[in-house]
This record gives sequence, structure tokens and C-alpha cells, in this order.
Amino acid sequence: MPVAELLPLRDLAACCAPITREVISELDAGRLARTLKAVADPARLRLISMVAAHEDGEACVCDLTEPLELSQPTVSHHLKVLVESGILSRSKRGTWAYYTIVPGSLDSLAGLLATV
Amino acid sequence: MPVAELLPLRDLAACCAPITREVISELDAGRLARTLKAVADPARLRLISMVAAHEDGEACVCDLTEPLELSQPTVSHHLKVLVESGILSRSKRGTWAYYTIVPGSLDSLAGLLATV
DNA sequence: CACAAACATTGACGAGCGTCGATGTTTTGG
DNA sequence: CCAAAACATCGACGCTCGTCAATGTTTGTG
Repeated sequence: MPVAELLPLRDLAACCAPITREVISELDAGRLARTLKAVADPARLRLISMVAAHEDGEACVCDLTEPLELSQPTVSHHLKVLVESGILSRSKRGTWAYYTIVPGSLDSLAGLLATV
Repeated sequence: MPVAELLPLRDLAACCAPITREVISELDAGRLARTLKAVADPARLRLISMVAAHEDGEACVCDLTEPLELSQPTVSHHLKVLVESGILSRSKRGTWAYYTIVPGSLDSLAGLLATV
């Protein structure tokens, strides 16, 4: 469920801000809520931040387990949630799994949130 | 926990984007996660949207219960969560309770999310 | 091939969340 | 003062979520 497919693009012809805006659909609300849930967790927020702050913008599980003070299975679980929601991407090189932030994913999610 | 007090203002002197950004603190991650959790729910996202789309940008519980297809106690519960997180504000006039979006709350929350 | 390292997966547990019916509280109207 | 309307609160239920120990899987190494 990549962030880019969360919602259809807003009608670009809407040049004038309408007096009464349109209510978000039940389907879109469910999709957006699912992605927001993926981010609405202290450990996952820190994981995102740590990946972004790490060298070359990528980090493996071993880089994240110790500073997060959580067990390795828990860290892997959180990373999986973030990958499945389209925030992070995973690339395996050798024994290591490197995680990277999907460019623009956080920004588009923030954009969707701001226009609810 | 108003949104405005979620995080201290970023250092405005940071004119140049640092090679390695700073990791969000455990405390800030917890606070931001709590506010995001308040928004990461389909019913609450629709409530926010319905309040914004309603006449004069305010709506009472009776306006929201039927279109949301949820019981009145459930709607009141969701509204309370949104008020306590600083997204909505409540003003009682007579028997009715009118809910309004706190100006800029969603935008600042989105801004915090985008800079994690 | 055997062993170790890095992750992923599984199963289980406790805590928290969304929902509702029932009930309490406050305000208006007669 | 009493009845009705609009909400809020309470208590309870099922479900989801975050966490961990144990185990499985894959890759590199001697």
C-alpha cells in the first residue's frame, strides 16, 4: 500500500476554495488512517528518524536495535510495518538488510493529512 | 496537549541542511506519536473532514452522528479525543456542543511529521 | 559441509482501543 | 417544577497492537 496510491489526486481544476469543502470518503479515510497508524508509534517515528540521520540515509537492523533499546524481533516488526505502508524500502545486500526512506513518502502523507 | 507545544521550535539558525540530521528524542517521539494516534482513525478523520466541510466550519454532535453511522456515545468519544489532542475545540451554546477545527493545528502536525 | 552471523517469523502475553447500551448531567420549554 | 432534548460518562466486550523468547531462514566463511 504505497503512499502514492493512497488517494486519487485532488481535482486540479478546483481553482477557488469552495465554501463548503468535500467530506473525505469512508474508503479514503480508512486508507489514510492505516498509513497514519503505521507512523503513529514512538518506536517507528524514531526508526524513521534514525534511518534518515544515518550515513547515506540507509541503515541495517543492527544499527538500530541498540540505540532503540528494543529487541531485534521487535525492530524487525516495526521496520516491516513501515515498509508495508510505503514509508521505508528494504534492500538486502549479503547478510544485511538496509532500510531507506522512500523519497517523498513522508511529505505526501503530511500533505494528505493537511488537506483532510 | 495542544499541537503548538508538541515540539520545541527547530533551530532557525540551521541555514544549511546537515549531512546527518538529528534523531528525534524519545520524549518528542512519544508526544508526536500520541497526537498522530488521535488522527490515525477512520472515524476521526471523517469527523475532522465533516466539521471542516460543515456550515461556518462548526458542527454539533447531532450533525455528525447520522452521516458517520456510529452511535452518539462513540461520536462523543472520538470528538473528545480530538479535542484533547488539540485538533478540535469545543464551545457549548445552550444544549448543543459545537466543534471547530483549531486553526493551523492540522498543518503544524503535518509539518512535524514531514520533518521527522 | 558445518558453523556463525544477520534477520525474519512464530506464538504468546498484557495493554490499549473502538464500539455500544445504559445511565448521568445540563439546558430549554411549558 | 417536570419533561424532553442534547451530550457526556460509565462499564463491558471483542479486537488489535507492541513486545519478547524461541525458532526458522538465508548468507558468508573456514
